[in-house]
Amino acid sequence: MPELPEVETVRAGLAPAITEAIITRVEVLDSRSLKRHPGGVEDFRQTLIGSKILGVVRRGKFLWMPLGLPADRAGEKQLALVGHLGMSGQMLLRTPGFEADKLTRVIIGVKAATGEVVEFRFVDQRIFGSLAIDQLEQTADGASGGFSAGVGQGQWWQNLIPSSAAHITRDPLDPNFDINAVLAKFAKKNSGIKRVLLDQQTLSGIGNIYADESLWRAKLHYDQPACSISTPKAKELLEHVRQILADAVLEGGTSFDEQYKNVNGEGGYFAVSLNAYAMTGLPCKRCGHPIKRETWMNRGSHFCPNCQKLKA
DNA sequence: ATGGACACCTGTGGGC
DNA sequence: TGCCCACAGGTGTCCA
Repeated sequence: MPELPEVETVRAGLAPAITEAIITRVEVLDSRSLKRHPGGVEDFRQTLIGSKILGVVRRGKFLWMPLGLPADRAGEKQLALVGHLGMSGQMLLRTPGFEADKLTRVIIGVKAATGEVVEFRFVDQRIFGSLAIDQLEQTADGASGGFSAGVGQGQWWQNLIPSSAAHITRDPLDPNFDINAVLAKFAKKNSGIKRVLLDQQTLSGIGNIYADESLWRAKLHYDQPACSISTPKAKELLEHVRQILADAVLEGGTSFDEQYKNVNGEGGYFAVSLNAYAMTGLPCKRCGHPIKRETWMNRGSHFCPNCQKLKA
């Protein structure tokens, strides 16, 4: 489900509530949600209990929380709790005793800096998402690990990234995003532009919704080879990408159903702004031609066959 | 390098 | 009512 705007909405909801909170309780209801944690359930619990959450950082669709281990376990380990929402993950913040959320897989109880007790609930229908504890390492470029809304400046974890997310490149909302590096990658790729936009090692944060929306705005066909797009046109596409992601963040992301929720269990409002995704058969808002859906890479691609033509 | 298939999963909605 | 199929905001891996 979630792409950058949805994950950022979750990050922005978590950060003020649980930064500096101490983990007091960990309940793993379905160990499949820990499949990316190599140490198993007990190791996961023991590492977290007593640790402090130092911040909430995001790069692309990955979220992580650097951990301050209790004094008796503080060694050379620099660890973070890493979360990915997959297709259907949610991170909810509930007061203890709040009614059970269906499909809850992991509950982490924390005591906030204010003394308030909060339950972090990881809910995930399809279990493509995960929680894991991972080692932090230096970023490839030595700059910040990801986006944390300015929090974490000067902290030991600022320029670190979890090993499991180190292959993810910076996203268009990252202050250190390097547009020229992305344009250079486009120029070397013969693959269709949508495939390239979805490749988290070229630029990160884009998924099926925002890829279709960006291509609609730029009037590009999803299969147009990336290297065949002129640099000015590619720049224009990336500006649309950045704008759409930023606008969607302001709307709290895109919700169609029960799959995407913010930390309070509420949906986002960007769905009303969609022009291509989920618009199959409806008239294109530019030219009136019906939006088409084609099966592509085991998923759907939505586009206007009239204003997004494949060019030779 | 590149494109395709598929695996990981559950739930919902449409057609019959 | 049930059954079967298509479909869903992601990622990773294996194979031609």
